[in-house]
Amino acid sequence: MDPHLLRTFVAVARLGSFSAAAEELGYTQSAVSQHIAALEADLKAPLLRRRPVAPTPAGARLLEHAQPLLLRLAAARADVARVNAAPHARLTVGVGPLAPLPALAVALAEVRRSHPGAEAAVRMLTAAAVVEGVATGDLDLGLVGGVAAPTDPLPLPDVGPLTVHGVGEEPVAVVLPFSHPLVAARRGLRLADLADARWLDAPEAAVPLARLRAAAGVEGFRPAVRYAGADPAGVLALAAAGHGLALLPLPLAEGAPGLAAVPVAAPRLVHRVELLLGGAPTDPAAALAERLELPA
Amino acid sequence: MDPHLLRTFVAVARLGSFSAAAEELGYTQSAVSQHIAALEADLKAPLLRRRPVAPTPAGARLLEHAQPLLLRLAAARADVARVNAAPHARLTVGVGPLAPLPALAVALAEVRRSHPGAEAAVRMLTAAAVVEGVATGDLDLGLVGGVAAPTDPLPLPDVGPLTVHGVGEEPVAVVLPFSHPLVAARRGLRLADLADARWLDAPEAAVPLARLRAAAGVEGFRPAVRYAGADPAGVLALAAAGHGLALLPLPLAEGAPGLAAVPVAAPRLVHRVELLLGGAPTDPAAALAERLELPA
DNA sequence: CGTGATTACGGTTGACGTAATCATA
DNA sequence: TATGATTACGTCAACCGTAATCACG
Repeated sequence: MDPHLLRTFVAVARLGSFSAAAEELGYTQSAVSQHIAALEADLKAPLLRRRPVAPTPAGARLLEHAQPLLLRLAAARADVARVNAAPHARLTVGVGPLAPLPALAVALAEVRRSHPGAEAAVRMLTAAAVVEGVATGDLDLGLVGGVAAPTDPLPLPDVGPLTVHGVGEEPVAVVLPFSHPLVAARRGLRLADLADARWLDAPEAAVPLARLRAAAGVEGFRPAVRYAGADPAGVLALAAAGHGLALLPLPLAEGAPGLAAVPVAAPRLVHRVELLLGGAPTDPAAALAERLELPA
Repeated sequence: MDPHLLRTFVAVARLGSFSAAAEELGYTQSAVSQHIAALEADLKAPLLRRRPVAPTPAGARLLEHAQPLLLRLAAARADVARVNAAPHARLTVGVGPLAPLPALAVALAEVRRSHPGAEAAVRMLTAAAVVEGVATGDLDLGLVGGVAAPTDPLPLPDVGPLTVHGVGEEPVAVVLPFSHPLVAARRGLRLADLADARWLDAPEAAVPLARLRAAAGVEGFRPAVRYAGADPAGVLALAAAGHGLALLPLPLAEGAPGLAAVPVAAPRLVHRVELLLGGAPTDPAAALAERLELPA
C-alpha cells in the first residue's frame, strides 16, 4: 500500500480512465496499469472493473480510506515542515461558510495591529477545504462554523493535530415563512418535532441535514430542495419562498424579509465558530507570531 | 514517506535505539539507519538526535502523525479484506471500560440465539484499543462507553469508517463521600461549580478530566490521585476514602458503600454506550450475519 | 575501548518506459 | 476497427545486507 499506488488509484477512480490518470500524474499508461495491478495483488482483491473503469465494492471501500490517508500524509509533511519553516510575510486565511465575517474582520485587524507589515489574503472555501488547507499548510489560519452542543467542539474531520479555538457561540434558529403554522410556537421549538417537515438540503450554506438527524436523535428531515451554493442568503430566499425549512445561526436568520426565525429550545444547540491553526495546540497569538516575519 | 520508513521511525523512537528497532522489524542495523536517513532527506529535517536516540521537535511532530497514519493504513487493509472475506465461526468482542457488561450479555445472547454454532470470545480492553481493534479487523465487535451530550455520538478517534450504534444512554453522577459539603445539593449539581474540587484522574475507569473540562467549558478539574486501572470499583473505593471526586454512570455509582452519587444537572450529559463494527454503516445484525459462518 | 550509528559497496529486487498484444465498445 | 488496458522485456534506480569506519559515552 505505497502512497504512490494509492494516489494513482484515486486518480484512476476519479477520472474513470487509466490513460487520463497516467497523463495527470506524469506516468505512462503502462505504469498506471502496473500500479493498479500491484495494489490488487497486495490486497488480493479486484479494485476496479475495466471498460468502463469503475470501482468494485472493495475498490469503493479503499477509496473511502485513500483520500483521508493521502490528506493526513500531506498534513504530516506540512506539520514537520512548519517546525523548521522560515516565517513568511503573507498570511492566508481560509473562511468557511457560516463563519461570520465580523469575526474575521476582528481577527485580521488584530493581525495588522500586531504585525503591521503582514499582508493578508482571504479565501472563501467550503468547511472541508478550510480544514484541509490548514492541515496541509496551504492556509495559515482557518475560520469555520457549525452547530454543536454548547461548549462542545465542532466535529471536524480528523486530518491530524490541529489547534482549535472556539471564538464565539450564537444561538441557532429555524427559519420558516410567516405563513408556517409553527411560527405560533414563538419560543420552545423542539427540533425532533420538525423531523417530518420539508427541509432545505444546503450542506454548505446551512446546517447539513445529517447533522440535524444526529442532533435530534430521530430520522427524518427529508430534503425538499437541494441548494449547492455556499451563500446563506440563498437559503433565506428559498425558505422565504416556502421551499423548506433550514437551521441557521440566529444573527444570520433574523431580520430576513418574509421569514420568522424561531430559536431551537431542544436539544440545546449553538452555532459555534472556531479558529483553526495547523499543528499542535498552542497559544494562537504566539503561534501566529512565530510564523509571521516582522518587517524590519 | 513510505509507510515502511514511517514504521521503522516509530519503532526507533519507541525503543530509543536503532539496533533494537532493527531486531524487532527483522532488519539489519544498517537498513534502519538508511531508513531514517531517507526520511530525514525526504522531509529535509533532522528527526532524531543520536546518542541518546530521541526525537527532535520535528521528529516529535512526525511521530504524532505516524501512529494514526499507520493505524488508518491497517484499517484500510482490513476494510477491503472484509469485503471478500470468508465468514468465520469465532466472534471476537472487545469491551472497553465503562461499557456495561449487561449490554454485552444481551448482545452475546442475541448472537447465540441467531447463530447457535458461533463461539464468542470477549476481551477487556481500553477504549482506544477497542476502536483500533474493530478498525483493523482484530475484533468483530466493540462496545465502548463515554460521556457525551444527549443523543450526540461519542467523540471517538477517527481511524476510518466505523459503524457506530448507540445502544444505551444512562445519566451520569458525581461520586463523593457522604461527608462532602456538596452532598446537600442532592439535585441540580452544576459541573462547572466543581472545577476547583480535587478529582480522581482515572482516564480508563472514569470520565477523563480533559473531557470534564471540555464539557464544563472551564479549566480546572485538577487531578489529586491518579488511578491507572480500568476497574471502576477502584475509583469508587478511592472516592469513598475521600481522595477525590469522579464522574461515573449513575447505575455504576449508586449503591456504592460510603458514597453519594449526585446526578449532574448542567451541562446536560449522558453516559452513552456504543456498539462498533468495522466498515461503513449498515444494519448491525445483517453485517454480523455476513461475517458469521452458520454451522451446517 | 566498546557499543552502536554511519558509510561504502555489491547483489538483488522492483519500478518505469517502450513496444507489442489483447480486449472490448 | 479503434481506443484503451495489459503483458513482455530491458534499463536503471532503490533497497537491503555485509563489512568496514566513525563517534560518542
